[in-house]
Amino acid sequence: MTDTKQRIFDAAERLIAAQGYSATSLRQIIAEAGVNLASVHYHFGSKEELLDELIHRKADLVNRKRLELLERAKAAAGPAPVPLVAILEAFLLPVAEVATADPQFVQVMGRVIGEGLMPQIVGKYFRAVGERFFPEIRRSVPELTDEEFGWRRHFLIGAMCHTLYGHSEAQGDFETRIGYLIRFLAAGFEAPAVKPAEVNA
Amino acid sequence: MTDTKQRIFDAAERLIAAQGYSATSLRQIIAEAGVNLASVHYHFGSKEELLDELIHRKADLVNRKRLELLERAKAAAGPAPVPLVAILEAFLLPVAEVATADPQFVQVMGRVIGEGLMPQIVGKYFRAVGERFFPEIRRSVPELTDEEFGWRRHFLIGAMCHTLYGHSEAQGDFETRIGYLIRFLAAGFEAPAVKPAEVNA
DNA sequence: GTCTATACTGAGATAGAC
DNA sequence: GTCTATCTCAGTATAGAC
Repeated sequence: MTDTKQRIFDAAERLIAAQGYSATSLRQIIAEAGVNLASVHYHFGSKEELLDELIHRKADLVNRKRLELLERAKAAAGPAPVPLVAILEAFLLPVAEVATADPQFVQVMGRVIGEGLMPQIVGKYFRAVGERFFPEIRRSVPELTDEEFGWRRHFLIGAMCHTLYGHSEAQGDFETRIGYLIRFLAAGFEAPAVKPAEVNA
Repeated sequence: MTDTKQRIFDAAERLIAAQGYSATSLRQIIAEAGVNLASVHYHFGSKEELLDELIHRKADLVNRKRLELLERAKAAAGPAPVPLVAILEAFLLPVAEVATADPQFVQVMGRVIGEGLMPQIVGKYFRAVGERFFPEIRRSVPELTDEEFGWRRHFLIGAMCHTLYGHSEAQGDFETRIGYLIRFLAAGFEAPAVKPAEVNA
């Protein structure tokens, strides 16, 4: 990657993490990076594609770790359903790990999710991983209807985003926070169904 | 309220509900309302203050109902702690009620929360109600440390926002959805503490 | 291939005439 | 109260230097 592109990248990450995406103008970014305005469009095409690349790298890092942990948990479980807590750990611990190593990651993600720029970007970079994880969770709560399971999945995503990516005041240790979250979510998923699924004959 | 102001108000609500706040320009709003650009600034001061007024009314409606239900639940409980489910119902059912009667409410709120415009607005219109509710919830889970309780509160808010206000595809009946959410949250709050609080002598 | 200079359109905001 | 005209700054596009 050329020096100019890298400097745009770094400046954009720093500024978006600190101020948010909409609040950060390309002119701010190029001032901080010490490059020309048009070079952003030369290297990235548009402001949105710059953001896309930013998310892309971060997301890939987390997603690889997630799938790795999931495979390990599946191997350990054998034919039995993977324990719910193990699935949740595989999904959430990688986020804590990356967040601890690179705090800007959480901030950028938080900004972008928060600003509602995600319908497409989330789809592009996170849907595939979700489709690997949720069927596993589904196996461990077979007594739920599909409808109720779908909503519990929403609750998980909501709690996770708000907690990890939320522009929260108190930060604290990510590992601890994730530990609390996993306990909370596991209990929520294992709660008796409001409308239990019909048991098949 | 003057006719012009009301028309701006209505057009803004419709457009923001449908497209989001950032994606809706004042010029779109005035075109739909059939008024002059400067009249927006005359009546509201700025685009952001227009949004603020929009949220203000919606929020007040929900918050009044919330506090009413909470008082009723407290009266029914007497000196005993209010049952957790009753507190959650008092907090969440009013949202479903308003959402059913006026679907644009949920959409506008969803947009605004999603777009991260809320640090101030949430504080202005929702913090006070939160400070009435969370001490009640706290009483029903005394075995948690303050730290862990604080995070569970975050999980609740995250799940709620993502579920109610989330730009979700599947909508479905709000009452049902809230029922699922309450079950999930109650179980999460009542899960054993990761780090139990020291028991006082 | 890479970067600079500059121009274009549309955003929110504002001053002042009426 | 309302409207016109105008300001600043945003993202974007492109012509042309190197």
